[in-house]
Amino acid sequence: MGITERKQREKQEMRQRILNGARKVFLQNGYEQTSMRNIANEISYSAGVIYFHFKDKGEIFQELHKEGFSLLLRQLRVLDSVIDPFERLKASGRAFIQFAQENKDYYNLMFLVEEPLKNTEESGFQIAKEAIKYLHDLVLACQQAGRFKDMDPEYLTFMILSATHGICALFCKDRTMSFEHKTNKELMENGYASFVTLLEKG
Amino acid sequence: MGITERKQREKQEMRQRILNGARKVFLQNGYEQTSMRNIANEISYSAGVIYFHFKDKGEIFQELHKEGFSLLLRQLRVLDSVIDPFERLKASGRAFIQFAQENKDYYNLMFLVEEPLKNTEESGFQIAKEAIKYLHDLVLACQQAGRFKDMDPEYLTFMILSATHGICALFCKDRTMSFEHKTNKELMENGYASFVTLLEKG
DNA sequence: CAAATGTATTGAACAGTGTTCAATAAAACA
DNA sequence: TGTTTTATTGAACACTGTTCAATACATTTG
Repeated sequence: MGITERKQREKQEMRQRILNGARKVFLQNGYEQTSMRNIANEISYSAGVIYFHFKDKGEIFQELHKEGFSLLLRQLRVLDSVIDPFERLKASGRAFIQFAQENKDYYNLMFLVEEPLKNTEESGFQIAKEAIKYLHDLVLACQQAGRFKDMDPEYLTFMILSATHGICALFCKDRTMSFEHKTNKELMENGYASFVTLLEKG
Repeated sequence: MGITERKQREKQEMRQRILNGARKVFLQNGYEQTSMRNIANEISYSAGVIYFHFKDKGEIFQELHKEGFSLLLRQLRVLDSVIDPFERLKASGRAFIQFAQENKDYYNLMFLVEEPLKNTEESGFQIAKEAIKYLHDLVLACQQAGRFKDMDPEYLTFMILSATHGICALFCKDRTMSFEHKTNKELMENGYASFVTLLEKG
């Protein structure tokens, strides 16, 4: 039965086509400003057809959300070659910030968009947990190497994520203009360096 | 000429009435989900009249944005009685986080809503700078007391804000569920405590 | 081949959004 | 009184996410 197989493939291709259109429009205009009609227009289909392939706008969100985390993880895994866990931790933060700078819209989607983010066992939520686990393992490795003694690894992980995320969040929501005479790049990189200075004393 | 005076007062009252309605609906449904018709309905007026008293939805946003910072600053100034600058700095962070917990919607408005935030000399943007200055002065006082030697105060200020904001941002956008078996309150307070541990070594 | 079935796509419709504006009501001034 | 300002309305416009009857197409069946 090669036909139903091809049918399935074609359906998958259509899903991908919609997703490609959605990604493109979304990377141009931001998630909130992207309408179903924009997406449909981008791929020269009617808006209605999207609802044959996706439940709603939320499902497209979930898919792109997952993509973003997949991209981030890929970027982080490059650092697996760095052997020393603390060096890898510090580099991960820098890579994280760089990711936010270069993929502002993905970052918004992943961490800053208002959306239920249905925790449906699987779904994009799972890959987010994977990214957290990456950081958590790194923290544990640092502790095994003698760093961060007497600190709870869970809260430490959350704190490191928060500090790094905070830098990116202020940037992504344009709340950095209170710090004048400094470019965003300077602010983010030196701000993070400042955090690293503290980490090194821990 | 008492009439034009009264007229002005009445106009101001109407502005306030709209703002009150906007605040109420917004605190219930969140900023994005609040429509001009919702606001108008709340105060039993037609939607059109809002545009006689405000330029657009953005101006209402600005006004509530300003309110939020005013509320935050009032809460921070309670800590002026704490003499030791480092103790005050630590307490400020706790107060900041508490503010986010108790005023999630204001917090979203102030730091997480997508909105141009026109930097029009005056406007709510000015009071945001005031809040940053509060933190910056605190950092400088800590340095004069011998803390954070050889660290750039600008970047340090930005970093401390980022770390604290990061905690609140993850909470306000419901991105804390990757850390299971911990309540939001636990996570935020112990996460911050973890940051303070680092600060104490700086 | 033709008819019937199932699948994919359309375009109109619905209720909602922010915003504008002619008409109108109300108040202040002459 | 009539005239001019000021405040308010409600309809309209172009948009939004979403649903759904109608339709075109592809495949299977008679």
